[in-house]
Amino acid sequence: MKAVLFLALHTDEDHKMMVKDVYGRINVPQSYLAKLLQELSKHNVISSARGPKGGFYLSAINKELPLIKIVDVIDGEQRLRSCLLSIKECDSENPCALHHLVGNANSYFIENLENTSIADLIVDVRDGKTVLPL
Amino acid sequence: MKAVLFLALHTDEDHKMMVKDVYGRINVPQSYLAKLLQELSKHNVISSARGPKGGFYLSAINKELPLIKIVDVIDGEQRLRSCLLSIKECDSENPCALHHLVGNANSYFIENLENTSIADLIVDVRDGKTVLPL
DNA sequence: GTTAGAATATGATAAAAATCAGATTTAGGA
DNA sequence: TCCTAAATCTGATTTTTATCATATTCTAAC
Ligand code: FES
Ligand code: FES
Repeated sequence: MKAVLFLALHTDEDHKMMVKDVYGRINVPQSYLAKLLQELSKHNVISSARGPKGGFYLSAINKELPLIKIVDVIDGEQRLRSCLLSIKECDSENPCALHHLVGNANSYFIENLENTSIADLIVDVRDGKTVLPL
Repeated sequence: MKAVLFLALHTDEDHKMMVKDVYGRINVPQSYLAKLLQELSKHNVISSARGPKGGFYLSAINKELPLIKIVDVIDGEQRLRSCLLSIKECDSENPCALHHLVGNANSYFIENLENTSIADLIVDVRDGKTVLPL
């Protein structure tokens, strides 16, 4: 998340960044970040270019992607959507004992991840409404 | 959580259960469950008695404890309360870029954990309003 | 074309979390 | 009193996740 937001803020088709210019800014080891970015790139969540003048960047299309893509690629689609008590399906029809604790909080969060694009967040950061501690 | 709820449902001062009678029901390895229960017992979230006729159980007092105790003991107090982007303090004064995504969802969840007792959940299970898949 | 700079791929290592194993303490009952 | 059944304690092992290291492929520029 940090890396993608950082890239969203500082890169585009004409301004790429290498992992070695990013990892220090977000306090993540270089190799680990490389693997994460490669994974995101492979799934077309972010873009990359090899060779000199290459690097990672977010295309205009990338920036319009919903945030949920990032967590789905990195953590898997089940990470946020599974029942707290491991019931097969989490729905309000047959709620587990903990279901109401979360209430619509979790689905609210997921829906926000689905409906908010990377670009949306960057707008707020640029407007100073939110802060990116990088 | 599963184990505590299971114990809440099936034990009291006069009806204790041993880990070997619990672990199979909640699909958790015996030794791991033992360690978790011991930790909870050490912090007085659940009760235990050694020797023959002993076992783990939830006293009336235990059952009135808020659920947050369980997660604080097992996962640490920071697990649910830290900023998604690792800002020192997560508050709406200086929100990070992801803060509004969670909105009040997270605090809603935490407050529920703080205001709901183990006993409260058991009531719903007994009433058939929720299900404990055990 | 050749070179050098970048991501990519692959496997190894380290750290953290989960799991296992066994010795130790406590307590009930014969 | 002594035996046995349970939790407790301690440390080791396994599994997962994070991190490292290195070889490979692509590509822009000369
Ligand atoms: S059914 Fe368990 S969290 Fe929804
Ligand atoms: S400030 Fe980051 S989640 Fe609240």
